[in-house]
Amino acid sequence: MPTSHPARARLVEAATQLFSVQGINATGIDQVIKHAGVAKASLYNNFSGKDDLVTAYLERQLDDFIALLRHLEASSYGTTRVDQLFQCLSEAAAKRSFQGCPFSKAAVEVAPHSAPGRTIKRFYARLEAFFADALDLERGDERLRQLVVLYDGAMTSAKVRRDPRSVDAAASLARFVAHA
Amino acid sequence: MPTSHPARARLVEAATQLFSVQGINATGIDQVIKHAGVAKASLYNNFSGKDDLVTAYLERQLDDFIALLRHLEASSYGTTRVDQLFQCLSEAAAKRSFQGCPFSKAAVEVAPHSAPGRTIKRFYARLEAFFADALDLERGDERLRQLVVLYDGAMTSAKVRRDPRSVDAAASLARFVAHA
DNA sequence: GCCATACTATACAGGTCTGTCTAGTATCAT
DNA sequence: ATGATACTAGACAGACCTGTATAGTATGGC
Repeated sequence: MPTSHPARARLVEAATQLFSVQGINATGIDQVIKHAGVAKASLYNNFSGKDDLVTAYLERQLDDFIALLRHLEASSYGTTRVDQLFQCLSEAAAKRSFQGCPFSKAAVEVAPHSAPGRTIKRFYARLEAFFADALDLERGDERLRQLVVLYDGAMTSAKVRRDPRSVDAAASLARFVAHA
Repeated sequence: MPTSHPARARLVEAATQLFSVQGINATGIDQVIKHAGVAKASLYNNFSGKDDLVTAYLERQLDDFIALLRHLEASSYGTTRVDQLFQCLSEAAAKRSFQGCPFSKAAVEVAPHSAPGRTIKRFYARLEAFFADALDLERGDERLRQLVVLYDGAMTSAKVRRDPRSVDAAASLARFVAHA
């Protein structure tokens, strides 16, 4: 079953732009289809409903994030790998278009056990696996929790306080945790 | 002008419970007045609209938080003061009723330059002043940014991942930052 | 040529949202 | 007892929401 019709791709693209900037609940279906230049029937032919579109939006964000992690995993090791992730986050936060972490933001708006909620959970599992693999840490290690806290804090602070230096502040602490 | 009519207080109380748990946009006016046991006219006699009620909700959260900070400021100094804040956060996160940071959560749902948005900004200014005063740090010091990142990360992680140990992980890093 | 597929455009149903309005009640100071 | 104040109850307007239904178009395989 082909899932890459132009209409579907345009819908996910429009959803990404609108959900990231305005939030999920504040963005209506009509606005999404208008922005995508697509008929309403095309939305409901490709997705079972808004929740399904939200899930697709988060799945795409997750795919992009996993691609970044894989790239880092292929090109570096140990503490450098962690450094490079925070370096990427810092560059992202410095852009005018930076909108914070799509997953922690979505967690405020969607139910925890919904389909979007499960994608959020997968994101955190993958992030933790990245840190664990880089530093050879066991599951449940406090340093793992610290690195995730630093990720969440960096993204939340950078977005809400509109200050990219929050990410650099987190990065230097991450360096400390990684070297400990 | 008296602002503590029973109806007004009950509305803020109901708004607090519902907004914290369900989110702001997902909670309708009708649900708030029903939960408060109050007529709709009483809402619009006490508040100019939903935004005004949201602001009152955040203002109350801010008042409570400032009261906590003042209590800590009166009873401890230096690094101990920072420790005690994270100790309080840890206890809050351990409760079943923990709902994360009302301010960073609200930031996802309200416009940055709205009245609620300004209350969020005041919260962060007060939090940063607490850290600056405790450790005698200048404004713009990276350690200040690190402590705020640790606060944000602790609350976001504890809430989204449903793990209070995130706060303790942040606390031990905060101890490191405070002693540096 | 034929027909399935994917699309567009638009009207509509049924619900929910915020906010206004009317009408009536209870309390309390003067 | 009168009148101001704060409240209750509920109908209503108008906008917006998600989702469905109807009707027509364009394309490409066979």
